Amino acid sequence: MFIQIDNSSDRAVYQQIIDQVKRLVALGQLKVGERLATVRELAGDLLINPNTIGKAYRQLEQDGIIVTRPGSGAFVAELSSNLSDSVRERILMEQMELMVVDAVHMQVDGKTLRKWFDRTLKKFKIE
Amino acid sequence: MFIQIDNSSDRAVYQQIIDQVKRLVALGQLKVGERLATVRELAGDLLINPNTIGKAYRQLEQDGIIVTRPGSGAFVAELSSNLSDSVRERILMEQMELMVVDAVHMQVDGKTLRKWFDRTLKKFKIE
DNA sequence: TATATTGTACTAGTTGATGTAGTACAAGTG
DNA sequence: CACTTGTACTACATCAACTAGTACAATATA
Repeated sequence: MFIQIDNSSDRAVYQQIIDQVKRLVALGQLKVGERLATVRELAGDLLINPNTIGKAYRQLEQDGIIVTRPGSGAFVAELSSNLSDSVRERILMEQMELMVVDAVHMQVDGKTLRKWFDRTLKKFKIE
Repeated sequence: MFIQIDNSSDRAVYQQIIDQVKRLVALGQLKVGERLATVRELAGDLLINPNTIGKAYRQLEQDGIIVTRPGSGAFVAELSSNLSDSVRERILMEQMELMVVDAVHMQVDGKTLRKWFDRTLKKFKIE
Protein backbone atom coordinates (compact mmCIF):
# COMPACT_ATOMS: atom_id res chain seq x y z
CA MET A 1 0.00 0.00 0.00
CA PHE A 2 1.66 3.15 -1.21
CA ILE A 3 0.21 6.08 0.68
CA GLN A 4 1.81 9.47 1.10
CA ILE A 5 0.82 12.40 3.28
CA ASP A 6 1.33 15.94 2.03
CA ASN A 7 1.70 18.12 5.11
CA SER A 8 1.63 21.29 3.00
CA SER A 9 -1.82 20.36 1.73
CA ASP A 10 -4.86 22.10 3.21
CA ARG A 11 -6.70 18.76 3.08
CA ALA A 12 -7.01 16.97 6.43
CA VAL A 13 -4.68 14.00 6.92
CA TYR A 14 -7.50 11.52 7.53
CA GLN A 15 -9.16 12.82 4.34
CA GLN A 16 -5.96 12.30 2.33
CA ILE A 17 -5.90 8.68 3.50
CA ILE A 18 -9.53 8.21 2.46
CA ASP A 19 -8.82 9.80 -0.94
CA GLN A 20 -5.85 7.58 -1.64
CA VAL A 21 -7.43 4.31 -0.53
CA LYS A 22 -10.45 5.05 -2.72
CA ARG A 23 -8.09 5.90 -5.57
CA LEU A 24 -6.10 2.66 -5.21
CA VAL A 25 -9.31 0.63 -5.18
CA ALA A 26 -10.66 2.47 -8.22
CA LEU A 27 -7.38 1.90 -10.06
CA GLY A 28 -7.51 -1.80 -9.25
CA GLN A 29 -4.23 -1.61 -7.35
CA LEU A 30 -6.15 -2.75 -4.28
CA LYS A 31 -8.38 -5.68 -5.22
CA VAL A 32 -11.64 -6.84 -3.66
CA GLY A 33 -10.94 -8.95 -0.56
CA GLU A 34 -7.36 -7.73 -0.27
CA ARG A 35 -6.15 -6.84 3.21
CA LEU A 36 -5.13 -3.28 3.99
CA ALA A 37 -2.22 -2.29 6.21
CA THR A 38 -3.19 -2.40 9.89
CA VAL A 39 -4.00 0.78 11.75
CA ARG A 40 -0.79 0.55 13.79
CA GLU A 41 1.40 -0.36 10.81
CA LEU A 42 0.21 2.55 8.71
CA ALA A 43 0.46 4.92 11.68
CA GLY A 44 4.06 3.84 12.18
CA ASP A 45 4.96 4.21 8.51
CA LEU A 46 3.37 7.63 8.10
CA LEU A 47 4.46 8.86 11.54
CA ILE A 48 0.96 9.93 12.50
CA ASN A 49 -1.37 9.02 15.32
CA PRO A 50 -3.21 5.66 15.12
CA ASN A 51 -6.44 7.46 15.92
CA THR A 52 -6.16 9.39 12.66
CA ILE A 53 -5.87 6.16 10.67
CA GLY A 54 -8.74 4.71 12.68
CA LYS A 55 -10.92 7.67 11.79
CA ALA A 56 -10.16 7.19 8.09
CA TYR A 57 -10.88 3.44 8.24
CA ARG A 58 -14.17 3.95 10.07
CA GLN A 59 -15.24 6.49 7.44
CA LEU A 60 -14.21 4.13 4.63
CA GLU A 61 -16.26 1.35 6.21
CA GLN A 62 -19.27 3.63 6.56
CA ASP A 63 -18.92 4.52 2.87
CA GLY A 64 -18.89 0.82 1.97
CA ILE A 65 -15.36 0.90 0.57
CA ILE A 66 -13.86 -1.53 3.09
CA VAL A 67 -14.98 -4.07 5.70
CA THR A 68 -13.22 -4.23 9.06
CA ARG A 69 -13.00 -7.14 11.48
CA PRO A 70 -11.32 -6.59 14.87
CA GLY A 71 -8.57 -9.12 15.38
CA SER A 72 -8.35 -9.80 11.68
CA GLY A 73 -7.89 -6.56 9.79
CA ALA A 74 -9.49 -4.33 7.16
CA PHE A 75 -10.38 -5.66 3.71
CA VAL A 76 -11.50 -4.15 0.42
CA ALA A 77 -15.27 -4.58 0.01
CA GLU A 78 -17.29 -5.41 -3.07
CA LEU A 79 -18.21 -2.39 -5.20
CA SER A 80 -21.70 -1.23 -4.33
CA SER A 81 -23.63 1.99 -3.94
CA ASN A 82 -26.93 2.42 -2.18
CA LEU A 83 -27.33 6.00 -3.43
CA SER A 84 -30.20 7.02 -5.67
CA ASP A 85 -29.48 8.14 -9.22
CA SER A 86 -30.44 11.71 -8.41
CA VAL A 87 -28.07 11.87 -5.46
CA ARG A 88 -25.26 10.40 -7.54
CA GLU A 89 -25.86 13.01 -10.23
CA ARG A 90 -26.02 15.88 -7.75
CA ILE A 91 -22.75 14.92 -6.06
CA LEU A 92 -20.81 14.39 -9.28
CA MET A 93 -22.22 17.45 -11.08
CA GLU A 94 -21.21 19.63 -8.15
CA GLN A 95 -17.61 18.40 -8.31
CA MET A 96 -17.62 18.66 -12.09
CA GLU A 97 -18.86 22.27 -12.04
CA LEU A 98 -16.26 23.40 -9.50
CA MET A 99 -13.57 21.90 -11.71
CA VAL A 100 -14.89 23.49 -14.91
CA VAL A 101 -15.29 26.90 -13.26
CA ASP A 102 -11.62 26.77 -12.31
CA ALA A 103 -10.78 25.76 -15.87
CA VAL A 104 -12.62 28.81 -17.22
CA HIS A 105 -10.73 31.17 -14.93
CA MET A 106 -7.45 29.47 -15.85
CA GLN A 107 -8.38 30.00 -19.51
CA VAL A 108 -8.08 26.32 -20.33
CA ASP A 109 -9.99 25.63 -23.55
CA GLY A 110 -12.56 22.88 -24.07
CA LYS A 111 -10.33 20.83 -26.33
CA THR A 112 -7.59 20.56 -23.72
CA LEU A 113 -10.04 19.84 -20.93
CA ARG A 114 -11.69 17.10 -22.98
CA LYS A 115 -8.29 15.55 -23.65
CA TRP A 116 -7.56 15.39 -19.91
CA PHE A 117 -11.02 14.00 -19.22
CA ASP A 118 -10.54 11.20 -21.76
CA ARG A 119 -7.13 10.43 -20.31
CA THR A 120 -8.64 10.14 -16.83
CA LEU A 121 -11.43 7.83 -18.00
CA LYS A 122 -8.86 5.57 -19.66
CA LYS A 123 -6.70 5.54 -16.53
CA PHE A 124 -9.63 4.22 -14.50
CA LYS A 125 -10.86 1.95 -17.27
CA ILE A 126 -14.43 3.18 -17.31
CA GLU A 127 -14.49 4.16 -20.97
CA MET B 1 -26.14 39.03 -7.53
CA PHE B 2 -27.84 35.85 -6.50
CA ILE B 3 -25.83 34.23 -3.77
CA GLN B 4 -27.11 31.68 -1.30
CA ILE B 5 -25.46 30.24 1.79
CA ASP B 6 -26.05 26.61 2.73
CA ASN B 7 -25.59 26.40 6.48
CA SER B 8 -25.83 22.61 6.40
CA SER B 9 -22.83 22.46 4.07
CA ASP B 10 -19.45 21.52 5.48
CA ARG B 11 -17.87 24.14 3.23
CA ALA B 12 -16.88 27.40 4.97
CA VAL B 13 -19.17 30.37 4.37
CA TYR B 14 -16.44 32.58 2.91
CA GLN B 15 -15.49 29.68 0.61
CA GLN B 16 -19.10 29.32 -0.58
CA ILE B 17 -19.08 33.01 -1.50
CA ILE B 18 -15.84 32.59 -3.44
CA ASP B 19 -17.23 29.51 -5.23
CA GLN B 20 -20.41 31.28 -6.26
CA VAL B 21 -18.80 34.52 -7.42
CA LYS B 22 -16.36 32.51 -9.55
CA ARG B 23 -19.29 30.50 -10.89
CA LEU B 24 -21.32 33.60 -11.79
CA VAL B 25 -18.32 35.10 -13.60
CA ALA B 26 -17.64 31.87 -15.46
CA LEU B 27 -21.31 31.67 -16.49
CA GLY B 28 -21.21 35.25 -17.78
CA GLN B 29 -23.90 36.30 -15.33
CA LEU B 30 -21.36 38.69 -13.86
CA LYS B 31 -19.60 40.52 -16.67
CA VAL B 32 -16.14 42.07 -16.77
CA GLY B 33 -16.18 45.53 -15.17
CA GLU B 34 -19.51 44.94 -13.45
CA ARG B 35 -19.78 46.07 -9.86
CA LEU B 36 -20.37 43.51 -7.11
CA ALA B 37 -22.61 44.06 -4.11
CA THR B 38 -20.80 45.99 -1.38
CA VAL B 39 -19.42 44.18 1.61
CA ARG B 40 -22.03 45.68 3.91
CA GLU B 41 -24.92 45.09 1.49
CA LEU B 42 -24.12 41.42 1.02
CA ALA B 43 -23.54 40.96 4.74
CA GLY B 44 -26.97 42.43 5.40
CA ASP B 45 -28.69 40.28 2.76
CA LEU B 46 -27.09 37.02 3.84
CA LEU B 47 -27.27 37.86 7.56
CA ILE B 48 -23.59 37.19 8.12
CA ASN B 49 -20.72 39.26 9.44
CA PRO B 50 -19.15 41.85 7.09
CA ASN B 51 -15.72 40.47 7.97
CA THR B 52 -16.65 37.15 6.37
CA ILE B 53 -17.58 38.90 3.10
CA GLY B 54 -14.40 40.94 3.33
CA LYS B 55 -12.33 37.79 3.63
CA ALA B 56 -13.97 36.34 0.53
CA TYR B 57 -13.44 39.56 -1.48
CA ARG B 58 -9.80 39.79 -0.47
CA GLN B 59 -9.25 36.19 -1.54
CA LEU B 60 -11.03 36.82 -4.83
CA GLU B 61 -8.82 39.84 -5.47
CA GLN B 62 -5.69 37.85 -4.70
CA ASP B 63 -6.87 35.21 -7.18
CA GLY B 64 -7.30 37.89 -9.85
CA ILE B 65 -11.07 37.38 -10.13
CA ILE B 66 -12.04 40.89 -8.98
CA VAL B 67 -10.48 44.30 -8.42
CA THR B 68 -11.37 46.31 -5.34
CA ARG B 69 -11.14 50.05 -4.81
CA PRO B 70 -11.93 51.50 -1.37
CA GLY B 71 -14.58 54.17 -1.68
CA SER B 72 -15.73 52.81 -4.99
CA GLY B 73 -16.46 49.11 -4.72
CA ALA B 74 -15.45 45.72 -6.06
CA PHE B 75 -15.49 45.00 -9.80
CA VAL B 76 -15.12 41.91 -11.98
CA ALA B 77 -11.58 41.78 -13.42
CA GLU B 78 -10.43 40.75 -16.87
CA LEU B 79 -9.90 37.02 -17.29
CA SER B 80 -6.25 36.23 -16.79
CA SER B 81 -4.08 33.56 -15.28
CA ASN B 82 -0.42 33.82 -14.40
CA LEU B 83 -0.13 30.10 -13.69
CA SER B 84 2.17 27.88 -15.73
CA ASP B 85 0.68 25.20 -17.94
CA SER B 86 2.03 22.47 -15.68
CA VAL B 87 0.44 24.00 -12.59
CA ARG B 88 -2.89 24.43 -14.40
CA GLU B 89 -2.80 20.77 -15.43
CA ARG B 90 -1.86 19.55 -11.97
CA ILE B 91 -4.68 21.47 -10.28
CA LEU B 92 -7.36 20.42 -12.73
CA MET B 93 -6.24 16.80 -13.02
CA GLU B 94 -6.37 16.48 -9.25
CA GLN B 95 -9.98 17.68 -9.12
CA MET B 96 -10.86 15.56 -12.14
CA GLU B 97 -9.41 12.39 -10.58
CA LEU B 98 -11.22 12.89 -7.27
CA MET B 99 -14.47 13.22 -9.20
CA VAL B 100 -13.84 10.16 -11.38
CA VAL B 101 -12.81 8.04 -8.39
CA ASP B 102 -16.14 8.87 -6.77
CA ALA B 103 -17.88 7.97 -10.02
CA VAL B 104 -16.20 4.55 -10.03
CA HIS B 105 -17.31 3.81 -6.49
CA MET B 106 -20.83 5.01 -7.30
CA GLN B 107 -20.77 2.64 -10.26
CA VAL B 108 -21.54 5.40 -12.75
CA ASP B 109 -20.54 4.24 -16.23
CA GLY B 110 -18.40 6.18 -18.68
CA LYS B 111 -21.24 6.95 -21.05
CA THR B 112 -23.27 8.68 -18.35
CA LEU B 113 -20.27 10.55 -17.00
CA ARG B 114 -19.36 11.76 -20.48
CA LYS B 115 -22.92 12.99 -20.98
CA TRP B 116 -22.71 15.05 -17.79
CA PHE B 117 -19.30 16.37 -18.76
CA ASP B 118 -20.57 17.52 -22.17
CA ARG B 119 -23.56 19.15 -20.52
CA THR B 120 -21.27 21.07 -18.17
CA LEU B 121 -19.01 22.26 -20.99
CA LYS B 122 -22.05 23.55 -22.86
CA LYS B 123 -23.36 25.32 -19.79
CA PHE B 124 -20.11 27.27 -19.49
CA LYS B 125 -19.75 27.73 -23.23
CA ILE B 126 -16.21 26.38 -23.53
CA GLU B 127 -17.06 23.64 -26.01
C1' DT C 1 -6.06 -22.66 26.51
C1' DA C 2 -2.97 -18.77 26.62
C1' DT C 3 -0.97 -14.99 24.11
C1' DA C 4 -0.68 -11.60 20.70
C1' DT C 5 -2.96 -8.89 17.20
C1' DT C 6 -6.57 -5.82 15.46
C1' DG C 7 -10.17 -2.43 15.11
C1' DT C 8 -12.82 0.34 18.19
C1' DA C 9 -14.00 3.51 22.01
C1' DC C 10 -13.08 6.76 25.29
C1' DT C 11 -11.01 10.90 27.83
C1' DA C 12 -8.06 14.94 27.92
C1' DG C 13 -5.60 18.37 25.81
C1' DT C 14 -3.49 21.45 21.87
C1' DT C 15 -3.65 23.79 17.68
C1' DG C 16 -5.60 26.23 13.88
C1' DA C 17 -9.50 27.71 11.01
C1' DT C 18 -13.83 29.93 11.07
C1' DG C 19 -16.89 33.28 12.31
C1' DT C 20 -18.73 37.19 15.28
C1' DA C 21 -18.41 41.85 17.27
C1' DG C 22 -16.70 46.24 17.41
C1' DT C 23 -13.78 50.02 16.15
C1' DA C 24 -10.95 52.73 13.21
C1' DC C 25 -8.91 54.45 8.94
C1' DA C 26 -7.51 55.72 4.09
C1' DA C 27 -9.36 56.22 -0.47
C1' DG C 28 -12.81 57.50 -3.37
C1' DT C 29 -17.73 59.63 -4.34
C1' DG C 30 -21.08 63.25 -4.70
C1' DC D 1 -17.80 68.85 3.24
C1' DA D 2 -20.38 64.41 4.49
C1' DC D 3 -20.83 59.81 3.00
C1' DT D 4 -19.61 55.33 1.22
C1' DT D 5 -16.39 51.55 0.60
C1' DG D 6 -12.79 48.21 1.27
C1' DT D 7 -9.32 47.25 4.58
C1' DA D 8 -7.07 46.45 9.08
C1' DC D 9 -7.01 45.46 13.66
C1' DT D 10 -8.17 43.39 18.35
C1' DA D 11 -10.78 40.30 21.19
C1' DC D 12 -13.53 36.44 21.68
C1' DA D 13 -16.16 31.90 20.93
C1' DT D 14 -16.71 27.68 18.59
C1' DC D 15 -15.48 23.68 16.17
C1' DA D 16 -12.62 20.34 13.45
C1' DA D 17 -8.38 18.05 13.38
C1' DC D 18 -4.89 15.91 15.64
C1' DT D 19 -2.06 14.03 19.45
C1' DA D 20 -1.45 11.11 23.58
C1' DG D 21 -2.72 7.54 26.35
C1' DT D 22 -5.54 3.79 27.99
C1' DA D 23 -8.73 0.11 27.68
C1' DC D 24 -11.61 -3.46 25.58
C1' DA D 25 -13.92 -7.08 22.65
C1' DA D 26 -13.21 -9.98 18.70
C1' DT D 27 -10.12 -12.67 16.17
C1' DA D 28 -5.95 -15.23 15.04
C1' DT D 29 -2.13 -18.00 16.38
C1' DA D 30 0.88 -21.09 18.89
